[in-house]
Amino acid sequence: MLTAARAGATLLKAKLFRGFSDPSRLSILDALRASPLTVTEIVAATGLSQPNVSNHLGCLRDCGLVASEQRGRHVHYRLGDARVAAILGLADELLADVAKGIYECTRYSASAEA
Amino acid sequence: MLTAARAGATLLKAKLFRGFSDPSRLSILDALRASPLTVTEIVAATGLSQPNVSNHLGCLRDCGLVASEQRGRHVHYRLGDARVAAILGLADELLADVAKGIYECTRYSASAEA
DNA sequence: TGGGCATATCAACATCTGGTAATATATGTG
DNA sequence: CACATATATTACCAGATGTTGATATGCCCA
Repeated sequence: MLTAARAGATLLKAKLFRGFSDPSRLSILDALRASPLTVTEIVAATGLSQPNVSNHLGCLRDCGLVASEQRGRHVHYRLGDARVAAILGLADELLADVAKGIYECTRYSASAEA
Repeated sequence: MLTAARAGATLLKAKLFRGFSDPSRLSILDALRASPLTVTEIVAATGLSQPNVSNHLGCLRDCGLVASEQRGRHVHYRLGDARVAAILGLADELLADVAKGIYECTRYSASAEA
């Protein structure tokens, strides 16, 4: 059955997961798992460019996945919800078992280095 | 810090989440949450085309997110790991709180219908 | 063994997404 | 008030992704 409500929920969920499905955003989220960081610190931790980080942070903030707090001229970012960390943790666990399969899954390659 | 190992793990995790980040795959996974289904049943449940479903199933199977079992000329699919369902459940919960933000997040639009 | 359905595969196309670069804004500081 | 630093924004480009359609393979039933 494919009700309109269900379809909408599915689209939203897909959109939510897309927040996690990019290496850059995932790096940011993983960095924030340890402790809140400023943008500059995130840039240093991830090696991404500053505009790139800012762009992704904006997206993550709009989606409620991270929260920001301006302190002086720095902006501190932290995970916006405990369940974000929980999902990341579950993914780590799951990955421990299915990593090999995913690694070898080249059907839709994901810029996986060799 | 961006060690090679960490980078690899991040890539893998991104790849894992990408498995969930597509409405078609998510529809399939959600359909399988209720009970195992054959390809034909999945096609009927999701409204997707058969080749499309088959393609995504192949990807999901390779990644270990679903498991398949051939029974006669039908192939029965089911979720490959309890944590897959757990992640989907957590996402539902999280979505209940941040849905509005995600819905309005058009920064990287995600074919979200109005 | 032949017919028919269930499933998988392949190639091509339209679309979207993420990165970079240049630039703008704002907040303290001297 | 001018300057330097921190963060955000915009536009554009390259690459990857998902869908479609036609087609191939394989398993059951008569």
